[in-house]
Amino acid sequence: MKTVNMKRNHSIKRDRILELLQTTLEHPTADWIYERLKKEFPDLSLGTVYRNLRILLDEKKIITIRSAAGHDRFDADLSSHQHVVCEKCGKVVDILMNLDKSSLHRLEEKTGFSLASPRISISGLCRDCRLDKSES
Amino acid sequence: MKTVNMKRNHSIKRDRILELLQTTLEHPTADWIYERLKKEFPDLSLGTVYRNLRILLDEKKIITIRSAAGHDRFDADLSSHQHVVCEKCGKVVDILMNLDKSSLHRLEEKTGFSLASPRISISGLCRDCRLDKSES
DNA sequence: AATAAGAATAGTAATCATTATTAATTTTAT
DNA sequence: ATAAAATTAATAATGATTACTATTCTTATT
Ligand SMILES: [Mn+2]
Ligand SMILES: [Mn+2]
Ligand SMILES: [Zn+2]
Ligand SMILES: [Zn+2]
Repeated sequence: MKTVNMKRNHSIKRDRILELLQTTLEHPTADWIYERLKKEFPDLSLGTVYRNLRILLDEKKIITIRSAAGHDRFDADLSSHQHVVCEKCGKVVDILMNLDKSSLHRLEEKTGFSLASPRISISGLCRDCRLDKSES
Repeated sequence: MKTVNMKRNHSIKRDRILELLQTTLEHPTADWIYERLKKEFPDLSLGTVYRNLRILLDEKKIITIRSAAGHDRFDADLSSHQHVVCEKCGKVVDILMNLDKSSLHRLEEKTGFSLASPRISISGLCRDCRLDKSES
């Protein structure tokens, strides 16, 4: 059968990182992944998580979402969708906006940017952070 | 006349940083501002630029735009508009999308996020970076 | 103008997320 | 079995940003 899917990747840790990203809605940080997989691989190092995330990025198997709140977040869902990002805590939630194809194309012409697979993120404030009056 | 506009801020450097941001379409980085104002204030230090940018942010006189490419960028245009951001070099260009008010509200209800003054950025690839084959 | 109190600064050190290095280990190919 | 290639843990380095501090500049008060 499909040998392409049979391709054996000799890095079981990389496999698990990708798998973890594919089976969560969390849009995790590198630390989250590290803490999670340390139970599975007690000798895991944070550098390995970062290095493999970078490899997966280069292979275009995942994407990054930057937030005003420190840590980068990662997503293995490559389907066309957008993100709401909390500018205080960095939490990311998937959303779906129907993007007008033609107006996107107009944007490309106007700006000179290629928006082939545009990453759109809307930053706001999540409920937790809104209610958190610890420091407004 | 309007005394509110007469309020004298005793930090001439802070004033110039804000002024610079208000009179450029560049969405500059801290470094850009530093290099620019060093001609005017030869003793300027980069720390002062960062500190004043943070103060202006706290005062909500400017906003930050994060990019995949290292440096943060700043914008003193607080009118409702959006940004296209190059994921390679970080260049930022203003755009205007007419956001459906009601669908934004629906997003708020669905996600629990408050999107009162949402910052929307679309990441793509600018023309320069697209043509730059130095390292694809 | 002299003086004191507060604000801002330059210069420098510290922080923190991420990336690079390296020597050792593991996997694959021969 | 052996050699080449890939991966790793541990650690050091990087780079953007922030914090600290002693000094200088502003403003208010005499
Ligand atoms: Mn997602
Ligand atoms: Mn703008
Ligand atoms: Zn939040
Ligand atoms: Zn670019």
